[in-house]
This record gives sequence, C-alpha cells and structure tokens, in this order.
Amino acid sequence: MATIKDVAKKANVSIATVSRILNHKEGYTEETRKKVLQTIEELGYHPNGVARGLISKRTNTIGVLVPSISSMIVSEMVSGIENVAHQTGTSVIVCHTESNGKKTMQYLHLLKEKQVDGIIFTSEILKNEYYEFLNKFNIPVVLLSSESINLPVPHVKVDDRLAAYHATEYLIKQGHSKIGMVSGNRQDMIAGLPRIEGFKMAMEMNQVPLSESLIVSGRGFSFKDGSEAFEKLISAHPELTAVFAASDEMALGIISKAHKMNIDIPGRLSVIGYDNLAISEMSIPPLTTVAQPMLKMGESAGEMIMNMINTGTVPENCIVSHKIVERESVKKIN
Amino acid sequence: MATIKDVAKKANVSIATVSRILNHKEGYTEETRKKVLQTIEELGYHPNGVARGLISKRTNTIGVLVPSISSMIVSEMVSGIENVAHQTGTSVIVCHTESNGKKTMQYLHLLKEKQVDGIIFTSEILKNEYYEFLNKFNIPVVLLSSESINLPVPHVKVDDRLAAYHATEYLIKQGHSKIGMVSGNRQDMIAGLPRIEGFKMAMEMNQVPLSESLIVSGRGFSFKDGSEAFEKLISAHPELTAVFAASDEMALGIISKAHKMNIDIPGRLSVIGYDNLAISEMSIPPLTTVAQPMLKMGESAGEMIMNMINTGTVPENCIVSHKIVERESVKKIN
DNA sequence: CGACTCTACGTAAACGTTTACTGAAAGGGT
DNA sequence: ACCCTTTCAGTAAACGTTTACGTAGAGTCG
Repeated sequence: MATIKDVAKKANVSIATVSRILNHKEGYTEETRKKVLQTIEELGYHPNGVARGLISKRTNTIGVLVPSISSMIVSEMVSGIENVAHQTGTSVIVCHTESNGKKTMQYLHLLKEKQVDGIIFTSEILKNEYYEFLNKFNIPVVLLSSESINLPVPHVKVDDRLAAYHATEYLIKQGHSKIGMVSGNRQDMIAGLPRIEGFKMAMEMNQVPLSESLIVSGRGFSFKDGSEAFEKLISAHPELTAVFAASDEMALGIISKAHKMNIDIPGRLSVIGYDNLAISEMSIPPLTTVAQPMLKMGESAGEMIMNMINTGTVPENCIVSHKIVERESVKKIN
Repeated sequence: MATIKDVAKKANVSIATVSRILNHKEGYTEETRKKVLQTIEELGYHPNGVARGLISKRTNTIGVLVPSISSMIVSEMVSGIENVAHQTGTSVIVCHTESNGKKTMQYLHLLKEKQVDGIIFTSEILKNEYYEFLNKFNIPVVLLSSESINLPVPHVKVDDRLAAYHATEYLIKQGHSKIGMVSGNRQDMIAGLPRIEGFKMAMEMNQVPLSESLIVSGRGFSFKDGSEAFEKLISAHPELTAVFAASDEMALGIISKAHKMNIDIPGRLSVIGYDNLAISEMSIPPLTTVAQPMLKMGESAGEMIMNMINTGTVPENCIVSHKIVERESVKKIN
C-alpha cells in the first residue's frame, strides 16, 4: 500500500511537501504540485486517516448513542446527524444502548478509545456518571431530544409540554370536551411527564373537566402499551370523544384496539398522536399528529456538535418548533 | 491526558511492560501486573485506539453501506450487525448512500481513509467499480440482502424467488385462483425480478391462470407505489380475490387504497406482504406476510465479515430461510 | 562451578502522518 | 555589490502504541 513516503520518493520531493500539497497549505510551486498530484494518481495513494488522527488529535468521527426504542423514531434523527456530518467528511458511529445503563458506559469507553471528536446523546438522560466521564476527557456532548436540568450540556429538542398543550388544545378547538390521554411512562422526565403536564394545562386553561382517571399511562410508548392503556381508559370513560396519544405508535395501538371494539375513528372517537412517523400516514384513517421535525433536529444536533468541536465553545440550546399535521383521525364536532 | 508513558514512568516499568500487561501477553510477574494495573487506575489511563490502529493495522471498525430506502427495513439489519460487532469491541460506521451511485464511491473513499477493517454492502448491487476499489486495497466485503453474479463476494440473503413462490402458493392453498401481484421495480435484480419470477412460477406450477397484466409494478417499493399500482391492477382486474405485494409498505398502500374504495380486507380481497416489518402487525387488519429474519441476516453478515477479517478466508454464502407469518389479511375461501 | 536455559523486563524501531524549524536560492532596494 | 525579504522546500521530531530483539539475573544440571 502506497504511503506518503512512496509518493515523495517517486516525485523527488520530501514528504513535507506532499503533505503540504494535500492539505492545501502554501509553500510549493504549481509545477511541483502538478508533479506530486500526478504521482499520487499513478500510485493510487490514499492518505491514512489513522496516522493523521494520531498527530492531529482529530478523528473526524462522532459517536451517537441511541436507546433501542422504536427504531423508526431514531433513524430519522440519525439521518439528520449524518447529513451534516458527512458534509465535512466526518463519519458517525451509532451505538444502540439498551435501556440498561451499563451498556452505555461501555460504549462511552469504546468511543473514547476510538477518540471520537464528540458525542450526541439521543433520547436518553445524561447520568452524572456519563457526564463526569465525558467531562474528564473533554469530549464535547450534545443532547438530542433530551435535556439535562443540572448539567451544562446543550440540547436540541422540541418543547414537549407546549406541543402536548397544542395537541390538546387542537382537540378542544375541534369541539371536543370529553378528552382523555394515553400517556407514556410517567417516570420518563423527557417524553413522559412533560406531555402529561401539557395535556393538563390545556384542559385547565380551557376549563375542560379534568380528572386523574382521564390519563392512563403505559409502560413505554409502544403500540402494545397504547392498545392496553386505551382499553383501560375507554372502559372507565366510555363517554370520551377524543384521545391524545403520547406517541404515534400508541395512537396506532388505540386505533387498532378501537377497530376491534367497533369504535369508529374518527366517527365516534377522534385520536391525535405525537411524532409524525412515516407510518402515521399509512394508517387507516391517516393519523393527525404533532410533528417533531426529527430530521431537522438531527441536523441541528450535528451542527451543534461540529461547532463545539471546531470552536470549543458551548452553543445555545435549540428548541425546535413542532406543528400539528392534520390528517383524518380527528373529527370536528358540534 | 495520560499516556502509556505516564503509566510506565509512574509505575517504574517500561512502556513495553505496560503494553504487555494490557494485551495479556506474557512476560511479567503478578506483582508488577498489580502495580501497573493500579497506577492505570490512579491515572485514569485509557489506551488510545488510534495509535494502536496505526501500528496494528486494525481499527476494529467496519463500514456499512445502506441505501436510503425504507429506514424500517434497514435498521433491523444494522442492529444485527451491531450486535455481533460490539461483542468484539468493533464499532460500526453506517453510511446512507442515496440511490445515486456517486455518493457510494465517496463513502468508499471515506471508509478506506478511515481504514475500516471490512465493509458490508446492504441491499445494493455491487458495481464493478466498487469491487475493484475494494479489491485493490484488500478490504473484505460481504453483501447483505444482495448478491453478485459475477464477482467472488460472499453474500447473505433470503431466496427471494423461493419466498415469493411460497407466498403465492400460500394464497393458492387458501383457495384463491384470481391472484394479482403488485411488484416493486422490475429493474431491481435483487428484490424486483426474482419476486416476480417466484410469483409466476407458483402460478404456473399450480395451473392458475396467469397473464402479464396481473402483475403491475411500481417505481419502488413504497406505500405510495403500492397504492398506485394497486389502483391500476384492480381496475383492470376487478375479479381478483387476492394480491401478493412485493413489500409490506406496498401492502399497506394497498390496504389503504382498498379501504378508500370500500373493498373489504380480507372480506373481499386478501393481501399478503413481504418483509414483516414492525408495522405489519399494527395495520388493520394485521398483515400476513413473508418474514425475512432481518436481525439474523444482519448478524450473519456481521459474523461473516468478522471471519473474513480475522482469517482472511472467504466464507460460504448464506441463504437464510424465510417463513410466512399468518395474521389476518388473508382469508381462506371456498 | 561453569554452561545453559528461562523468565522478566528494557530499548528502540516502526506505523504514516503533520509541522516547527531551518536553509538555500531568488528577487529587490540601496 | 551587498543586505534583506520572500518563496520554496527539506529535516526531523512528535503523536501513542506494539513488538522484535537484547540482556541481566535466577535457576538447573552435569
């Protein structure tokens, strides 16, 4: 395999010159540049990124930690990250952590050993342990679709509380006043609690009757969780005309279960979801839902981490805006 | 940042000894081992993978090239790959190539520069240009859910023709004799043509009437493609009682369109899909489909590439078995 | 007790780059 | 003609490891 030395020898110059040419520094004539470039061509030489990384302390690689939640929700964000990373010749190592925290620490070690330039934490809370590790080694971090209350780590996310507020308000504006919520895990400080709060807030602000029994939460945010939680909800509150689901998958679970129970959607029951996954336009009926711009969020996170790496500064948090995409699962009533 | 030198100095040994201890070679007493391990702990030393990679010519990193097709179909395979990779401390760089071929070559260059130990090509045909490049630099490759007729590159995939044959035969066994197919891109030598062939073969072998107009193909394999192709198919052949869709997404498109046209599924029309994506159990009705064991395929491909890397030998191809998972979108008739 | 074999460890080269430093030649001003 | 500056280019150190080779001391054996 040809190295920079081979090129230098064959072109009758020093390796320094070759390096300079490759890196577009100055200090050579157009003539030698041509000559070197040509022998590079002849030799089929490609620079060795590992050697470069060793001395430059930059690997042009970032790590992304994602939990093994719905692959659908994650893959778009990762695409966004890759989009901006690849523009600068940076590549992305994705690590799927199980909810199990031990694996996360392992991956952190792995990524540190690989000398990644930065790490993006996705949809996962940043434990102190993780932060200390990263901080100790000066590895830039950004949180994507997550946040940290106490640690000085920048994040990009949508305002879940506000989005849930809007979703609920949307239902109310369509004339609904008997509204329930199928929530995700209440313990989840990122996607669980805030959405519940937003729901409650919208109900209260609009003087819609609200009781705790109108909110039933699942174990997670999955299809099955949604389906099961909905069953409880609807049997306790058969009068409901609308439901806010904390995720699209849950909304699909609701639709599926409702179908089995012969509850027409949106005829008798309206459903609004949360996420705007690709599948939400494939459902019957197509799902009205609040859209998180996953791709854009990924891109923002990518840009943030790149900035941190390049400038060493800590950027501002980025709250991206959600919007409600209206399809056919919510009916206007009255 | 602590290096091996710091450890050596503080522990009063040479760097060689530290290295030997770290790599579990022989040549030191238990006593010195303890001492070194302890100072490693004290210093918070972590080995630098880049430096190691430079000399050992192994980066413990593999690249995975995936086309930007349905993210759903891809993410499981990637998970499989990661599963086996991570077991040996290897990490995975995923590159999303657009169908556009130029980007693929770019990524190949990137991955070569990063000195990945091997590359997995997913759902993409291996052009000669790619192969030559990889071959020139001796980078192991395996094809996942793809194959090459003329190039000596091992692959893992299901037998698409056979699987399509079985899917069609399944329909026939349920009593259907008026069967159409909504196929993907005919030009696609991997997932397009073979599935059509399998369909035809099953029809012929079972003496079910077959005409070219019973097969209408979409541009790709998407929801929309399925929906559009189905519209054409059903208007030309309103007598159909069953359809074989070349992908689950297409099947969902069919179901959705059928719903709009007031065609009951499976009451009046049975549908069988292909892929067994997560969403196929979320549809109404839940989709009967051909399951490709994506996760397992990813794992097999991962194992194959690891083998190639470690032994330098070329493993056998791996044809994994599909199976039909029966849900509720196909009705038995007569 | 000398020769020989192990064992435990150190020395230094190598991996393929980047870059600070140095130097030579050329050009320009007086 | 001399000095100063600029431009082009080479030398060598450094990055943090692994590893081939060398060596000193301890143990074994006749």
